[in-house]
Amino acid sequence: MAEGGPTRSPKRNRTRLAILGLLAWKPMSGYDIKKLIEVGLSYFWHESYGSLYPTLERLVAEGLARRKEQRRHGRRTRHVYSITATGRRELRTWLREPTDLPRTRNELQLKFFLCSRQPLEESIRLLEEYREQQRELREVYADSERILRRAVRERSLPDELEEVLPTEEPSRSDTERRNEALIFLLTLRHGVLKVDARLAWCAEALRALRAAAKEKDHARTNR
Amino acid sequence: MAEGGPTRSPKRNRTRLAILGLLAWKPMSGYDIKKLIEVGLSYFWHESYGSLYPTLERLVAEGLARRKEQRRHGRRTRHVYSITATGRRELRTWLREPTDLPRTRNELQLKFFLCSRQPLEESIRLLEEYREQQRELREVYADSERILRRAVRERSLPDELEEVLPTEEPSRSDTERRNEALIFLLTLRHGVLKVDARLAWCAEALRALRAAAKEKDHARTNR
DNA sequence: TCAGACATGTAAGTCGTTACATGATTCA
DNA sequence: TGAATCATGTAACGACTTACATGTCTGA
Repeated sequence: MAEGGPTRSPKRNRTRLAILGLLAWKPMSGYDIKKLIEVGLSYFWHESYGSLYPTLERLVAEGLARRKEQRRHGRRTRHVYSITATGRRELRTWLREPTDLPRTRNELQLKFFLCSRQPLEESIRLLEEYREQQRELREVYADSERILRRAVRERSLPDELEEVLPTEEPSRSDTERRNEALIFLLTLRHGVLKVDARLAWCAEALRALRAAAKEKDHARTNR
Repeated sequence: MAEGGPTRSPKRNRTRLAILGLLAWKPMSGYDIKKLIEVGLSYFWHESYGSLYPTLERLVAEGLARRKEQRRHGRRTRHVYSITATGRRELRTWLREPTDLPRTRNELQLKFFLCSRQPLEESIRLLEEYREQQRELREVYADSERILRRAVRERSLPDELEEVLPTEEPSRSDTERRNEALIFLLTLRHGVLKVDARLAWCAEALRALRAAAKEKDHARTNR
């Protein structure tokens, strides 16, 4: 009846906050952000250009970011975005809000559950596929971990990260660089521990299913 | 130019396959499906009515499921859906297709990463919040695990599950019931191991951050 | 009598992906 | 010369959530 103003949607746009947060790290273009996420944050985050660019524009429209054109001789113009004071306030608010548990949907777990009334071999095949996938991932992570541990020791950042982090403050101290590397290492470690947990689960599940199969056989021969 | 037929979208509708798979377990109404997921599969799956009911209709339209009205004296009519032969074929195909890695977005990890240029206390607060959340979850899982382990030993299903699984085949054998309970237990175990991994990570990260803080203090006093 | 479970649905809107579109520069 | 990288964007569509709408039955 009465116009109660635009019904504010309670939906949180995670892309929006993620980008805002990265801009607080340092001013970047859409392209930079994409690269940074791919190289450094892929263990727990991803973005597509399709949401990246419109969201950057939206941040500007909301007054949370500012856009600067960076023209370079003979190169395509870069649009570099930086966070505003309002943006920082918004970000700080979000960081302090309680984070609700992510409601995951694990397709492989679903398949595993649904296989329970198919022949046992199907479940085992599925587990082996999962294990293989996770083992490969584990190896990739192991490489990154080695590199990052060295970086922490040497108070530097690995080249791959230095490249996507052309920071504007050249005077970072040793401690600062060490802490940056440490943060990257710790976020990676979260991924490593997760993958390890999945591998442990595969082993456990295979053991249990094989035991169940044996018992079934046993029951049949004793019939 | 030429009408190339409807451009088939390569997008996979996970709700669709999930529901189809559950109908292969046994015929159910939308309400039943919701309950089953909440009670038994919440560790890795969720659905909302908003997608559940339309998707059921869609499955019927596609010939993958069939709908039967179940009128009961003085009670609201239930719409019970069952899978068709075509549906089973479609399901089997999907089960055998390779499953691609889920691209997760972990909001808490993101916040943790973004905090790295805030005061250290902020990161520690975040970690403690995460740990608390996961500890609570861990306790809930521990309860379920106790119940399910007993069920496996006793070749039965816990009441909560028996209730949402009013199976139409009353003649399940001991082994079958045992295996059902085992599957529920194993899917839960995946959740348990995941939570444990997160808790281990929290401990590791807290240790590392505190050590870094101490070192920083040290550097300052020696300046 | 009143809360909570049973039971089914729709409307509106947001989120996010994919595919498309474009074009310069660099380096092998 | 041609592939890869740099660089920015849009259009269309599908998936999913939230809030709304409705009504009965059961048991404390």
